Amino acid sequence: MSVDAVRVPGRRGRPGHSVDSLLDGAVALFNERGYEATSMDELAARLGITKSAIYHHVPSKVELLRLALDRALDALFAVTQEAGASTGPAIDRLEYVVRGSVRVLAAELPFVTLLLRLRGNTEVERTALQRRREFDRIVTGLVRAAEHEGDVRTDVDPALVSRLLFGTVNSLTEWYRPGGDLSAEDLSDAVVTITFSGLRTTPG
Amino acid sequence: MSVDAVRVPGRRGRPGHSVDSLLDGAVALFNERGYEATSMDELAARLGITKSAIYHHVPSKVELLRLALDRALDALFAVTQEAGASTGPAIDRLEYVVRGSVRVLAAELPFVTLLLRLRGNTEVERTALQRRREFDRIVTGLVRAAEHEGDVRTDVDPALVSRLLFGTVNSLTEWYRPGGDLSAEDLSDAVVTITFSGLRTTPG
DNA sequence: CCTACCGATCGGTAGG
DNA sequence: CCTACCGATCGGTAGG
Repeated sequence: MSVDAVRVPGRRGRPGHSVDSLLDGAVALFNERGYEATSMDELAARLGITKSAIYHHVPSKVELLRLALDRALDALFAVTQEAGASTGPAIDRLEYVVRGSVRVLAAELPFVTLLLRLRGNTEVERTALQRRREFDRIVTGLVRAAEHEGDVRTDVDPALVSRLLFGTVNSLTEWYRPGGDLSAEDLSDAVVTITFSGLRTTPG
Repeated sequence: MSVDAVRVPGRRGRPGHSVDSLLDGAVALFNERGYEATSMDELAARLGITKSAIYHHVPSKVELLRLALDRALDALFAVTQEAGASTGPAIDRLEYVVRGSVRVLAAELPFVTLLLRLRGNTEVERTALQRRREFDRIVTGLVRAAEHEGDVRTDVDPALVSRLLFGTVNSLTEWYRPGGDLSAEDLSDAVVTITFSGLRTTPG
């Protein structure tokens, strides 16, 4: 993602940081210490530059937060758009959104992690939370449609099914680390198996 | 829980706050703003007392955190102890732990929420995270036992099943609010149904 | 002398 | 990108 903290031939001045490489460091710190508890001095120390150097690239601390949250949200909405383009059964589109969300979560882990930890203290956070709720509405719509098509159980409310389903997906940020033994593909398979078919063996 | 910010007959001095009522206010603020981002002045303002009055009851900010985390962890470990006393099938003990965890989560929501948002920046947080990992090991052991008894599917690793299961349970803190339309009992039923049997209708 | 605080201020550090 | 700063606020403690 951020391989651009390097010399670009033909450009003047010091190599220095780009907004992207700066964003990677900021998001890592926000996730470690919390957004509000992270100081710009800490971020500067982490990046090996001064606080003022950061303000050369971005106008404020909250703008770093906005850029990070938009990156996660844009990737998640791209998944719902891809799923919406299909005309197949709603249960298949739901599975597509679950697999796509796991893929985005693995590919953009720090950004999705930050998104899921929002408290809504600032205006930027509240705007991001609105977009999250819009994502939830889309998923709930898919669950409801799949229920009407007879592919989802009717003894649990679709909104509740949707919340439990994405509760499971979102909880992956708490422990999943790409590059380990478990690939994002294998993780997707396990998540779909457990959430769609349950952990219990069919009795009998 | 904290009804003791009232006059106790026979005691001298002002009624004032108890450690328990103080803890309720502290945990509410910690969850809103984050532990590190919460100042003792904010807490004092919220409680309608001075900062010095807080230090009359507790020696430090981190002691408030410790008390809150221990309350959540003690309640969760009580559930595993109750489940461990049973000699029935492991799948039944697993269900007991899931239902008990949902009950604790609903009854002690602010305290469990705080526990699940730990970053591990302080020694107190790291100690609490160790106790959480011990809880996870107990649950994984139950899943493994239930698998050996033929009641849990064998195509997903027990540690992964355990993580997905408690990912679902823990995600309840993100949206569940007691006192609404959904009782903790109904929520338990839905969680057990979805996690044990899946959201999909059995094909055919 | 007790419990339950208050008004003021300490040495350091925050975001900008 | 740096040095040199600002208004304010941090967790914690003094005497009464």
